[in-house]
Amino acid sequence: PMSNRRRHTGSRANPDPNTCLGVFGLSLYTTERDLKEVFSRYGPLAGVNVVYDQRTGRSRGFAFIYYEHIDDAKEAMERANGMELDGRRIRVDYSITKRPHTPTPGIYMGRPTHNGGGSSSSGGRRRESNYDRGYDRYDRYDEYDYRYSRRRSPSPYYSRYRSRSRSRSYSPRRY
DNA sequence: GTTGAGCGTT
Repeated sequence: PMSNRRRHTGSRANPDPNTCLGVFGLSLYTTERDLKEVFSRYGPLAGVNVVYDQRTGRSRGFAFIYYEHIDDAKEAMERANGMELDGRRIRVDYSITKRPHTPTPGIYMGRPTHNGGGSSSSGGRRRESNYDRGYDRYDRYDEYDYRYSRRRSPSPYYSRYRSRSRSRSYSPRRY
């Protein structure tokens, strides 16, 4: 029947309209404050996240903009896409992923059971950040996350394999 | 002020 026919949901190339925008091609020097200034022109923001490299702490050159209203997101996406920011042409699109990660999904969110907190439930205090409202239904782990996170191959090119086969063959070095 | 394809777990 139709019910399990999968609705044509956004692809990577064509994400569905959404209150979260991904901004790519940023200058490394564009800050969240800069983005806030620019993107709040189209409507109230719920948040801005520049993605930083965990090691170097530098921007990875892309960010996510959260709008309160999807209409503002639409407008921002149309008007800000291709605009120049800090000398770089930025690409703005609806985000594929909705949030960095779900903190401990599917675990008990109530009070700690040790200490006789007693009441088993309902006290489950949920986090109330800007990003938490209304995004829970997007919490499925998309395929993308896995694809990008599990790629850890021990780069064959610098292994002893190569150096061995290298050293066995004499080097023709012509001058 | 790295030159830049890309969708995030501070």
